[in-house]
Amino acid sequence: MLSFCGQDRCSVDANGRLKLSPKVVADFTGKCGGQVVMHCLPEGAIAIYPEEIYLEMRRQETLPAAKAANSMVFRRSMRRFGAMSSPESISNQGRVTLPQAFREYAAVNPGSEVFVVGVEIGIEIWNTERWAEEIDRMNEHAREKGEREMAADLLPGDNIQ
Amino acid sequence: MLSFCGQDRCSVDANGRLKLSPKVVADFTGKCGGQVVMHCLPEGAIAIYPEEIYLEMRRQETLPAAKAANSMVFRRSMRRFGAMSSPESISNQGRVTLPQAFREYAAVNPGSEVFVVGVEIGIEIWNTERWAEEIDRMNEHAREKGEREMAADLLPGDNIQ
DNA sequence: GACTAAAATGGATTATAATGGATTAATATG
DNA sequence: CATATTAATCCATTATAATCCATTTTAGTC
Repeated sequence: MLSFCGQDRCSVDANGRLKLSPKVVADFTGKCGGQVVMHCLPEGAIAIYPEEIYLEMRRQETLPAAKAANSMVFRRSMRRFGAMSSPESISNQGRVTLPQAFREYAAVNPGSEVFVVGVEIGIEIWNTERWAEEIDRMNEHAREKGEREMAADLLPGDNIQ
Repeated sequence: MLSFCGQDRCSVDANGRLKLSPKVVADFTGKCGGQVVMHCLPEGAIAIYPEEIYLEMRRQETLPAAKAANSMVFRRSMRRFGAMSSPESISNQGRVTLPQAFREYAAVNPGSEVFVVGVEIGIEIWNTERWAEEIDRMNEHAREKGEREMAADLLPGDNIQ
């Protein structure tokens, strides 16, 4: 069964909460019992991952205290992940509260329409305009990459087909 | 599960005290029973760590007396950590008093709004403007890094995906 | 060493925001 | 077209943060 796929358009309520579709809620409850981690991405969207997925992302850090004492780069990395992540849970009505600082960061205002996008390991919440731009960016990149691949295929050498 | 995450905006009272959110208080009481160490960072913010985390940061310094006798660099390091750190405790209403010298250093004035930021091993108290700048700095770095990664992905060679 | 003033501490109150449930509206399905 | 399902709104309740006030402690002065 495919998890965390597709796109939903839905609205953020007056209190900054989002009602997730039954499909998405089922994906989360199946994976982590509704315990999720919200995380602000540099792309300008809010990712929501099952807790175990997020822990896997952060498992690498050993002896964090000793490193933090001596390295500003390391402190900044801890600060980014700490400040930009927050554990949340999905309510029994399928709602999640988006922390205010995250909403501002992602331009997701109470009362506005957003896109809920599946990313296979979780979902992302996008401001509508930003999502349209992101689609363009993804497509432009894929097209450019394809063009280059075609050009390279014209050159002599060991070809794939 | 996840400790010391997210961002809170809150205000410093007339006496230079800060009320921490119940979540943060729970993180501290779980780790160290409310015994914390405040520490001024070169970044211009006040860090608050559980006592054991701070001890872990400083445990690496072996034979300090012998080193201090011969090294100005070492004396200065000891002096910095000594002068810029102070043990405090969280009251049963979840309040902490910020030492006056630390408040001045971090531009955290009585009556002002600050950001309480989770950094995974503890929290940091930021002056509002400085925090906005720090976010910009972190994002600018992440964005630049992402751009370079995207550019590299266009080049021929063994790609990740 | 005692008294006074200032500051710091702890607790209680009030105002604001967040939460959960229920109702209504909209959409999709048969 | 009727029904079922889902989304959105509204409202009551709870929880939280900020302010205020009383008490205690500390420092300074006589």
